[in-house]
Amino acid sequence: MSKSSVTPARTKRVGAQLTPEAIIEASLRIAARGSADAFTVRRLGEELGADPTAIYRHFRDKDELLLSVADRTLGEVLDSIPDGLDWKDRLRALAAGSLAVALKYPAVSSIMASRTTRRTNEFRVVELILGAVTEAGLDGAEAAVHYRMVGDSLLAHVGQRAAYLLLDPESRAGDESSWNREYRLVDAHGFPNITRLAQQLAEVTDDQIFHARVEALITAIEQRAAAVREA
Amino acid sequence: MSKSSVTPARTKRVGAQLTPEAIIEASLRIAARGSADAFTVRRLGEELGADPTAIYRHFRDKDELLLSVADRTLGEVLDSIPDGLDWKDRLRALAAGSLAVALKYPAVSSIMASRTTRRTNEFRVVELILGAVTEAGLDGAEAAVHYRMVGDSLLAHVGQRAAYLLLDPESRAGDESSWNREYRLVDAHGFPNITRLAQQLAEVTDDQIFHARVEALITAIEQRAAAVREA
DNA sequence: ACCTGAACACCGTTCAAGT
DNA sequence: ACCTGAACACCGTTCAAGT
Repeated sequence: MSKSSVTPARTKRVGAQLTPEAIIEASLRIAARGSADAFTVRRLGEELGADPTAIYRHFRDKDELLLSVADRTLGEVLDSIPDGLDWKDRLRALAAGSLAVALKYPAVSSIMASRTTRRTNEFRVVELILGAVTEAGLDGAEAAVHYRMVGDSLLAHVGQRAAYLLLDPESRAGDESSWNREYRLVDAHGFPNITRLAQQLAEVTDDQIFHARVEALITAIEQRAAAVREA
Repeated sequence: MSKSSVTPARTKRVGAQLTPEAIIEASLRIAARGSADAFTVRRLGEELGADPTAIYRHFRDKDELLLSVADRTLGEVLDSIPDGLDWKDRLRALAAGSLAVALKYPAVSSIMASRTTRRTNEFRVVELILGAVTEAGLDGAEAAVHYRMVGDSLLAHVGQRAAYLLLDPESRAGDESSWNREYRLVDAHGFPNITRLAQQLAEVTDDQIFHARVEALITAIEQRAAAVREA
């Protein structure tokens, strides 16, 4: 089947060797296709026009490749953050950028929700958040804890959104419609709050939730800084 | 090999039929073994003393089984919440219980971070959170959005912790030691905040982060309720 | 020095055959 | 009516063989 073409030239790459860079870029292309195209080693080989196992000559395993790919996506997040913002708007821009990139590369983001890349762009993100909480007025252990609160919360949130995007259509349809199905049918006596708020629950948007979650983080930092200032 | 015993009796279950209940309980036993034992259909068959594919006579697929299992773990969370608490302590108890149960059944919790069970115990959790935000002074769309903020945040947080627990030891070791390795080696000039706070970053505990994240949610509700009261 | 491809040890799920 | 077991279409990864 691989020789069905009239030309004797192989469809595989001619001459050019595989590089870590090329593998990372092929990974990003696959990840950007979202749920339409699973991010597997075999798919990656296809995208590169090489044998699937060729990547093992450049990365120890798929996990190490993923960390490199993830760090590249963090670069995209950083590039999206304008200069000259105060600490609150810097965190807001980081949150918005993180979400946008996570939804662009859901296969990467969903796995990275509880990981750390330990690579340069992650250092830059950490530095950015630490700078923000420092500017807000926190230092020492307080700054460290609040950095982790922000970093972990953002990772968890965008990973959650990304994982949802990757769900098979059937599961997603079931989850999506629950506010207009199962939750409409609960016993009014046993579940008065659900019954009363059924309509509003169905109407909540992802944007509203995202906004509430990000502002909660900012408010928490602000309050803690104010408490520290008084003491 | 299956007939190596002297007794002719089969080691498989004698007479007793499989039930959804028995399958759910076997699933919980496997999930409780954490990273030591992957939650797979084949492992489930082994645990039940039946053919792995027998479960398809009682659940449409693994996903439907998982939703049922997850709803059972929500029951455990609810049972851990004492009566008579005010709204803040009720949310704190829900958060603590959710984390405890998530760490007990990490394979379930890590998958459920972006899912909804659409089953009775989830209704009870939703009712509980809605009751809390209502008691705090929110209603209508405000109550609905803040419920989603709390519910999604808790799910994301405990799912994140659970996924970390399931990481293969090698990956976890790498992530775990990063604060004392990669982050200690960054360029002091380019990363002044990381350099200054390296020690404190390494010392942050999961408990501190959890506390900060939960209190941030409570503070956000409190502030919003105060703002609504004024208007 | 790098790539290939067969092979291994896994997955979830289907379906014809058994009882 | 339910269970079994072979089979299918997948995974990530290893390793001997090629160039």
